[in-house]
Amino acid sequence: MKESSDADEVMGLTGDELLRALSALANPHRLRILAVLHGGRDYVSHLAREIQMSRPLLHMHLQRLEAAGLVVGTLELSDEGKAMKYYEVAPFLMRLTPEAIAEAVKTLTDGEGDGS
Amino acid sequence: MKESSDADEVMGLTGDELLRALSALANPHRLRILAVLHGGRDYVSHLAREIQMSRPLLHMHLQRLEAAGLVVGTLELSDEGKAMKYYEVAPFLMRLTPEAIAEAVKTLTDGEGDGS
DNA sequence: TTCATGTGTCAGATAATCCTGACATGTATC
DNA sequence: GATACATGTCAGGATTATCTGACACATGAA
Repeated sequence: MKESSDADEVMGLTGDELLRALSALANPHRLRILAVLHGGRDYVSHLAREIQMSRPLLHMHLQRLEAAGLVVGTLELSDEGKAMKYYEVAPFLMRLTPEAIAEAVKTLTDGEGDGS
Repeated sequence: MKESSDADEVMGLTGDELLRALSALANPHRLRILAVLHGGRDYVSHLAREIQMSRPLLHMHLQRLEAAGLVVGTLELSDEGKAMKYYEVAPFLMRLTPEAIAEAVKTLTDGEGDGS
């Protein structure tokens, strides 16, 4: 997501990265998840109970957010051997303007996104 | 979309409005449309040829953008009696941060958006 | 009238997203 | 072992979003 010292805008993000971030944000559940995590880190099972969402669904949304670089997940071991996956918001700043968008669009690929 | 003098962020937008704007932006075609229109206003048939998109499809995307307040359409009459619908980008500035999102989420409705 | 231009809309197919209910893995406790 | 809690994944259904190919209506010019 790129975190500069002062005022970064969308520059620094490729068109594809911008699109991925916007797609991740374009969902009420994911916005709520970000809002809750902004209040403090949490692990997925607890968070699922917190916001009354099925765990598999929450898992999917968190992956989408993490793929966009908006949250960061860390697998930790509790005092007991329990594996806990904690998520927290990744500090970000996106300054969306017509100019910034026009700039980012220059580096938008056709969609043949591979990656595997 | 709210256009203040200096630095407005997402505040001033309700959660629903923010979600609508993000959803409108979360599409490669619509980003491209914004980028092209940022270079100058245009009417839909011409724009459709420009970006090689079917007119009904472009029409739909433009409606989505207009509903989000990102573009403005004006129906004008050319010198001949032809009705031309010109679109232009509405100047906007969205400062997306975890804080701003958490703030906007407070005014997010459950989804029962009526309006008719 | 016919052709070329512009507008808008609609039904239906395709594609993507979202969501649920399993299932499998692991550890610690009763 | 059975229970409780954590993790991840998958198949399939339900719901949206996207897109195309018509259709409608206008105007001006040949």
